[in-house]
Amino acid sequence: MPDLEYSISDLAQAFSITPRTLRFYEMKGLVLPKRQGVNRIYSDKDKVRLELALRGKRLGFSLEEIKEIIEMQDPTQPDDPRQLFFLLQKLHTKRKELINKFNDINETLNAMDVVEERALAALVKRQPARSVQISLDLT
Amino acid sequence: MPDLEYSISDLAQAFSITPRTLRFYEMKGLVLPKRQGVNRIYSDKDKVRLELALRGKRLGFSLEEIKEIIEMQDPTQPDDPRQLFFLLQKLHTKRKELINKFNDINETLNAMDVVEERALAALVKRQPARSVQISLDLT
DNA sequence: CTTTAGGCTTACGTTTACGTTAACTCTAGT
DNA sequence: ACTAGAGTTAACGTAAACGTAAGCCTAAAG
Repeated sequence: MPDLEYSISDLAQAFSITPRTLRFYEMKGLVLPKRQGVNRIYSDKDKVRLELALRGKRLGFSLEEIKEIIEMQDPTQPDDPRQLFFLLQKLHTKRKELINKFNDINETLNAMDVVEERALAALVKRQPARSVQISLDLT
Repeated sequence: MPDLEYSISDLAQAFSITPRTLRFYEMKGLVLPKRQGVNRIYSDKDKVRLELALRGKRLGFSLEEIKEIIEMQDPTQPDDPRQLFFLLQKLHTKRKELINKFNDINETLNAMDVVEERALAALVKRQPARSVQISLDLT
């Protein structure tokens, strides 16, 4: 599957973002396309980095934090023990951040369950239970 | 536990934010303190709304999205079936968003596991295994 | 051969989420 | 009477993450 190359608008369309965003992410070092003359050529590696970036965005990380996360994944890990220790430390702190977010999600979901139950109960008091079941669009 | 009241700096200190942030959140309708003369008085209800807001922030929601989430939790739910259906719909879409974030977290954690294994393997090749165990600060 | 489509750089504009004075007020303490 | 501390409004400033032209280049299509 590797060895594929993409234009800027290829990737933009594929991920529903704008070319401007890709150029901006390049400025920030999140993607590193090569050039064909003046035009940007994106590799599969860039595509992966972009996916990681967008995933990080959905989780509310800043582009700078995202860069850290991406570069951890990057197989350009030197064998220097110092660097490896540093990497392990960063992995650990990021993991904690992610677990915190995970807990936040759980608490929010639980709270929403309570709200939903109350809403359903209030509905059933006014409506025949059958119509409640039917008209909910749970995509 | 209810019936407690707080000054703006009380809450600010308690949650490690600035008074300015609380005033800003009030402008956005995230908290609704009453006034004692000109001074803001925060209730336990405001405190809860603030906790929800900060939780939402950690998950990367915008203040506007956070307001929606907060107002879902707010027990000012009218018994109007129309409103209740609307509430259930919003609960459903928010739940999906949260589950997406959840999946993003899982994928990131899995990827980080792989990175960690590789790093540890690279370390063990250079260092005696014992020192690896000891010097990692896993708080 | 001149449109048109896509890409480029440069640069100013915009939104969100606050930070940072500035200029007052009000109350409690010495 | 004075001052220190906490709070207020109003307003300008700022960092992040892009949006939005403007002006130029170039290859392919009519």
